[in-house]
Amino acid sequence: MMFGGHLTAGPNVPSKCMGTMQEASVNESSRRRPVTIKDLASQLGIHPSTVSRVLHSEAEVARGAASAETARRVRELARKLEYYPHPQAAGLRTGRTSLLGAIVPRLSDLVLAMMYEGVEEAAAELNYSAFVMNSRDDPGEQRRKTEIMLARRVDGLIFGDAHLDGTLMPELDRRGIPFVLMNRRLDGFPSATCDDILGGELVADHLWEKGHRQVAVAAGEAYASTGVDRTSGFVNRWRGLGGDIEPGAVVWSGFDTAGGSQAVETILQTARVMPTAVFAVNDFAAIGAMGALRSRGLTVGQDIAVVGFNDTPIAAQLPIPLSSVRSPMLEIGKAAVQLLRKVLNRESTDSVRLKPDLQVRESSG
Amino acid sequence: MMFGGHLTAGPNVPSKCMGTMQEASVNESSRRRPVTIKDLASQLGIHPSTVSRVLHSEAEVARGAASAETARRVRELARKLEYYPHPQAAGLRTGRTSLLGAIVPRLSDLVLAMMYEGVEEAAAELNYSAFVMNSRDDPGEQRRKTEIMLARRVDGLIFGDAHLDGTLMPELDRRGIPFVLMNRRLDGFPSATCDDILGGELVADHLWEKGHRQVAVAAGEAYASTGVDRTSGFVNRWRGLGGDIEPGAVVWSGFDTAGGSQAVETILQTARVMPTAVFAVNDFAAIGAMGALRSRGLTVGQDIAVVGFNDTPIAAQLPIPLSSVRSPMLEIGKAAVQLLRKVLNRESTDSVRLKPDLQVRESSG
DNA sequence: CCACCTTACCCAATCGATTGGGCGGGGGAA
DNA sequence: TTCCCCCGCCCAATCGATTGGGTAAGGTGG
Repeated sequence: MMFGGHLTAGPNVPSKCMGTMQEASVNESSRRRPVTIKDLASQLGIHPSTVSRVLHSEAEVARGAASAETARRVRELARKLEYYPHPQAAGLRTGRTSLLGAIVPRLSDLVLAMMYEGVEEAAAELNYSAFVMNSRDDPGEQRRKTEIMLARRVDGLIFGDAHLDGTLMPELDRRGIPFVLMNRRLDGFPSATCDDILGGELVADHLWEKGHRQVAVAAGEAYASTGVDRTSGFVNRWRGLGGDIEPGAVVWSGFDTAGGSQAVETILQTARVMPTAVFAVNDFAAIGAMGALRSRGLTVGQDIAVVGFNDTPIAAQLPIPLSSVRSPMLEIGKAAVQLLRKVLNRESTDSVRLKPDLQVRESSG
Repeated sequence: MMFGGHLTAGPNVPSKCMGTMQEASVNESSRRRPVTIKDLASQLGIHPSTVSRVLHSEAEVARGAASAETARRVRELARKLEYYPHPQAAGLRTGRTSLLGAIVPRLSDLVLAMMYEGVEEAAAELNYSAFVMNSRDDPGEQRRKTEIMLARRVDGLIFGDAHLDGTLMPELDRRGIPFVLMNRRLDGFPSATCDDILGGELVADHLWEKGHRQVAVAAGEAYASTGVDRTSGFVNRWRGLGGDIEPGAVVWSGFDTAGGSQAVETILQTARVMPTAVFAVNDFAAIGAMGALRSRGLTVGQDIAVVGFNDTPIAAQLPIPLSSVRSPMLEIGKAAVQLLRKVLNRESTDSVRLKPDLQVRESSG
């Protein structure tokens, strides 16, 4: 139901502008009340319901609703007058808003921003509009933003900020609210994520192969499945290869640069043996880690290897290009929407895990 | 009109985790139709219009609409039943949606993402909801997204992707659509921006003072006022100080890392005299520039100085910390909303230019 | 005692689109 | 010829909230 309307706002349409509203500062061509289905109907001399049925039946000729000829005339006039359906009016009647809500920790996190771009794109293809709000990974904000979105009557929700120990998701499920998870998974709920365990394994393989035997992990937040899975994938594979991981070599921390540098500080202070490689579960944490290592006088890529995760565009452009696990962020966003569509259609849904691959660069070369 | 609804969701079902997908999905407590104003009215034995008036008159006692006692009872029940107004129903009647639309080049640009966080925050304070879409700086997309938002009946628009040579803004103005600009300005339209000219001047002062005499600029896209103003601020001040800028030392390019490295390549190839300092009008371009310089064997901060713009969080954390002009991104977003509010209220509006300051770091120290 | 005003409500139309139920007329089948 | 069905369309209720216009009851002033 898209009407290609280029809006050449020309002088056409006699559209006797109603006398009252004229004065308002803006000039004549504006303030023009949007075209309604009733306008179309009266100009065509038919009933609004017929117009609705025609426009609603997309390609087919609205069997039983109107003749092919009438349908053609309706569609033609709709295009000519630049008719756009009024979503809230339709929504009021149908109970659906064609709105999807997304909640992410923060849009200024490039990873989530890119996923949201995918969400927006995929939503648009399905004639949905998407909405996004930031929760700062704070449970209170999460709840508050969720309620705002529900008050807006979104048809479904996409959460990019699921906490492994959170109580919100089970609660929403109990309330029968359609939602899916994105980026982070949570057992029992459909999610679109990167195969984070595989990602961690790739890093383990790579570093092992490069001859490293002492490694450390900046593991991210313990409440996020991303950090947990990437870390466990790494650790388990490492052990499978015969490697050893010191206690204290895995440090939980923020996903941002500050978190990364703090994690490295901690590792350097507490490690019994100096690691020769650091795996940060996020590029920004990796950048922070590189900064901290450098200020300790270590040259990354030479004295010590660093590997990040997500392969954000800067990774390759850093002064010392950063090895990173490439995750399909845009696709994860799109997959989340597809998943949500299934949930809304009450189809069966299996979580989606998209495959990452490793980009080796100077920081671990 | 915010009702604090805490949703303690009753008996705390121990979340019978679904084996596969438990298609039944929703249980009795859900599927519960949201509370309407009519529900409240009938439970209180009064008319819906009275309820509406009470809830609508916020703090006052709705003079003439209801007694203080009735008002109290209404509000109490509303809170108890977790009544939330139905925005599209209200919007249908009032013609306002309490929706703001924002259009940005891309949310994965940290600068815009942060500004949008400001937009969202400020909008929420005014009981508006904000919407965002990406235009990729493509005029066609810009138009398309604008129409989608208008079809959604947003009350006003915020553009973060204004082109100096664009035709969309004048057209929207002619159509009487309320909008403001953010980040980039455009003569004749209200905008909330950083004082980019001042920003450029700060950089010129700094580099001049550090003794540099040969400089180059990675100037960003020529259609964006940000790049243009930062560059002209820099160039004019530089000349005012007695400096000289070679033709070919100012290179227009993308705002991203790729753009920055390309700009540097161009500069190095065409410059008559090697610059000792590079001003990139964007941190990401600066990072790209640093990468390109490094691969030419130059050590940033030693052989050559680099200064960026926006002071994004990574700037300080880079292996070679980047000097950058700090611009108040969050505040710009908030200011844009305030400005739009004025436009919507038909108050007079002056563009807002927020002051930046320079953060000097190793890359130019 | 009456006119008048205020208080505290109720009534009903309205916004734009959707949708179940009709209904007349024409054509095919029996 | 008669009955029935289907085509093509109309009617009217409906979604939830808002709002201009009442209207009774009670109080006040003259």
